Formats: sequence, C-alpha cells, structure tokens
Amino acid sequence: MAKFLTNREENYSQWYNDLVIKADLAENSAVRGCMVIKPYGYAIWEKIQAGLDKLFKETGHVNAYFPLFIPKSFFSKEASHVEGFAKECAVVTHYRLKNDGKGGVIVDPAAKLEEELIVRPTSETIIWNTYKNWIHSYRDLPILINQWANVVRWEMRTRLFLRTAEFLWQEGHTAHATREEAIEETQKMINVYASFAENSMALPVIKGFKSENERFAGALETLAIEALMQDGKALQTGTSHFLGQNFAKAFDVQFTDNTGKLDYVWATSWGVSTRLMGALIMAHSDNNGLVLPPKLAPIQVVIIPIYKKTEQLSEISAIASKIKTDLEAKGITVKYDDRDNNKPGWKFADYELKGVPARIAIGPRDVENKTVEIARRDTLEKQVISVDKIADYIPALLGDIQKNIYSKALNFRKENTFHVDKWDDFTRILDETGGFIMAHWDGTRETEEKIKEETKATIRCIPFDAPEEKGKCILTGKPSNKRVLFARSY
RNA sequence: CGGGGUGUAGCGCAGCCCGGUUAGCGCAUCUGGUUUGGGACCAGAGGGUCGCAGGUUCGAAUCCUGCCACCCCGACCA
Repeated sequence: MAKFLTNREENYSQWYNDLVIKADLAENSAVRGCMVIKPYGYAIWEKIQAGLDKLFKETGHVNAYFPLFIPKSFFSKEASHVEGFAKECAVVTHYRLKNDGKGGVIVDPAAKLEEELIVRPTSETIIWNTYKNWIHSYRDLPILINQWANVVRWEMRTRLFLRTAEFLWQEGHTAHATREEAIEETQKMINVYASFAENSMALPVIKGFKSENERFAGALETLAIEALMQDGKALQTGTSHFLGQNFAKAFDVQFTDNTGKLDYVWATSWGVSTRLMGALIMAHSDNNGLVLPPKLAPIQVVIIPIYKKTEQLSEISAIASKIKTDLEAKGITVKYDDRDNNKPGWKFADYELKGVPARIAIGPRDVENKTVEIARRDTLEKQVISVDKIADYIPALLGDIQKNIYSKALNFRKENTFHVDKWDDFTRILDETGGFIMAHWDGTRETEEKIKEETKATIRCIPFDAPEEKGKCILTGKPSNKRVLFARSY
C-alpha cells in the first residue's frame, strides 16, 4: 500500500498538498473551501465529462442549462428538500456595491433584493419551476435533460476534491408519464455511472439502495454507487434519485394522459461531480504519485529522448515523431517531451507523478539497436522492444494497464470486505483495518443511527445483489433477511 | 461553533523561547560553463510591507494586546 496511506491517522488532505498539487491537479483557492483546478487536473475532468456525456447521449439525453440563482421561495415548496439544503446555502441579498468614501467599497443598502437569491446547491427547484411551462400533455414526455454546471454547498468543513464549497458536476433531471418509467430511468442511470466507473475509471463499485437516513432530500428512493478507497474508507461516487411526484406536486406540474386524465409528472435526478477525481486519486495512486487509467489519462504515452549531442537528438526526434504519428493514427494521445531544461531522470519522475500510463525512452543505444525502452506506470516494469513492434505493442499495453488497474482495485476491495456477525468483530475491523463490512441490520432508522453514533460507520448501501439470507441484526439481534454494506465514509 | 497549529522571497522552511550587525537556508528563476540511460554539478546574480494594526523599548521577525487568513481534529454533510 502507498506510503501516504500506511498510517491511517494521516488523512488524504496532507497527501493532496504534498503530492497531488505537485502533480498539477488542484490547489485551494483564496475563497473558503473552493479549489483552483489546474490545467492538468482539468484535462482529466474533461476526459470524465466526455466519457459520461457520450453515455448520456447514447441513453437518449440532451444537454441544457438553467440559472445559477434560485429565488428563495422555490426552496420552501418541497418540505424535505428545504430541510436538507437550508443549512448550507450561499445567499445573494444585494446587487450593487458603492464607494465608502475611504477608498474601499461597501454593499449598497439601497440595492437590497426584494427576494433573496440562493446560489444553487442543486437545481431540482428551478428546473421543475421551468418544466411546469413545458409539460401539458403526455406527448411532451419524457423530458430527458442533463446539465453540466457548478453548484455551491456551504459545508462546515471542506476537503479538496471530496467536499469543496463549490464543485463542478452534472445533474440529470427527467420527467416521465409513469411511475414505472421513472423508476426504470433511475436504475438505468445508476447503471450508466457504474459502467463508467468500472470501465473508464477502473474503479470497482457496489450498486445499491440508500437507507432512509442517507436518502437525498426530496427523494422516495436513492440509488448509489460506493467505492472503497485505499485507506479503508468508503466514497459515494454517484447517485440516482427516484423523486416520485414530490417536485411535480411542489411546482404543480400536471399533464393530461392518453385517456384524458390529469396527473402529476414522475421525476428522477442523478449526478456525479468532481469528487470522481478524488476517487480516481485515492483508489489508484502509489508512492510515486498518480496512477491514471489509460482511458482517462490526458497524456497516454510520453516519449522521452536521452541524448548527449544535438545530432543525437535529431536522430532520436526523427524516430520519436514517427512513433508519435503511428500511435496518434490509432487514437492514442502522445506527448514528445524534448525540452532541454530537464534531465531524463527528472522527466521520468515527473511523468510518474502525473500518472502517465506508458513511457517510451529513446537513447543512442536504442538508435543503434533499433529499439526503445517502454515503462508502464502501474507496475513500474520496464522492457526493451524493437521499434517496428511499437504500433501494435502500445495499444495492447494500454488495454492491459487499464485491466490491471481495475483488477488491483477489485482485489483490494475483496481483501477488505468482511462478512461480520459479531458486534466485537464489527468495531474491531473498523478500527484496525477499515474496509467494507457486510452485516445484518434490522432495517430501522434508530439502529442505523445508534451504530453511527458508536462507530462512525454508516450503511453505505443495501446492495442490489445481496443474496437473501436469514440472520440477526449486528446490533439488536432482531431478524434480518439480507446483509447490508457498512463502512466509515468520506 | 469548540480544540490544536501555522503565517518570514514563487514554493518549502530555519530564526522567535532568551529583543541587538546588512533577516538566513533548500528548491525554483536568470547568466556562463560542464553534463544528460532514474529527480546533475560548478561559479555568479536577482528576488522580502517577516499576515495586519497598535503598544513596550535606545532598538522588535523576536515581547504584549487586538484583529485577519489558512491548515488539522471534532460537530455538520452529496
């Protein structure tokens, strides 16, 4: 396990500062709890966006954009929604500053807003307020819209990537004529997230239902994917909510069905955020820095020349640019780093820190032998192969790295998933190793809260694929018919 | 909001306890040269409201008071 994780008392924030920031991903901003995402980090986000967007389109969704500001009154329309978000809202009260006569500025008291505006913490309210005007008949349904946006949640405590005050995300908001169709959409989208996590991020996830305690404010059912990080903590990496008719009723969105009957519209919403980048970092990194799955790496292959004289460099460059062209023809992103200001060793270390999956080094020895040295980031293994085999070798290597990173993470999860029947084991495992704990639960809110109080562990989800099994609740001993997933989480 | 910590060059830090030359070190930057198969070396150069405000003192980065910001832990939470 990575050095930065071996001491469980240490947390990831320190590592972010020491390592990730050097890898040019992000830094804290002057604004409380916000982050500056640097170009290299943003390039990873763009890959995530592109991958998800493709899946959304394939499942029939379109993109749109709604306002950043939400009138305060919208929030009071759905009772549990306001209760969930009221504590963490940024509020706009004025629209103008003025000179204070001392060289500074003050908020102009004359420019007070009639009704305060809330900076969106999520967009259900403003979107359903809009949908009201778009939906009259069953012919207007379904509406399958996604929005890429930033949202603000004024959390008491923030953590880089995992819980920032402002974060980037996508939120899908769909409207349907029937309950069944909405439920199907909710399930479809959690599957989209799971397949993206597993196929693109190389991150194994567990799909399941949230318990009542952990449910989204305003939802009838919340589905989630949960991943295990290398320090033994769980991270919720995506959610999909079945909202029933709650928002349609709150915003009075009714439609005429094909029998002429008036009914409220059924809704879903679903989202993932820049937290995915936190998941990527924490699931795969090692002591040398990031380990990016090839499918999300902004640079998939870096070519580094090793040379003494300029004549050597021009020879090497000729070979390198041929390799670059050949690989790019196969859709691979290649960077040839012939900068003269750093030595090869420095570059090796730097691209490892950045998580570039494969590195090709070409030196005089290689020129002579018509070979190159290839190093893979996931295992740090190096091997020398003949130049003319590269165009076939690299695509296969990238595929192999993608698979290997996934199976490494999956093995880690298997080794750190425990089936537990005794309370003593439950608390001991949480304290000693962390990880996922599959245990029986009596299904009550009270029991979950009590367990949280005593151990800080919560029910991450009730897995879809949990087999029927007679058992007794880990805390109360009351009967239970399946195990649920417990963990301490971010 | 409670507890702890930190603020000194672009970055990372020492100096503060015990006030006293011109505030130092590493990395980075710039110049010249030698180097280049795992984070090079030599010589030189530039770069500072010591977080802010006030106080004590002949003299404050150092002591005192107030304020601000950031980080960590907790409460809270997608």
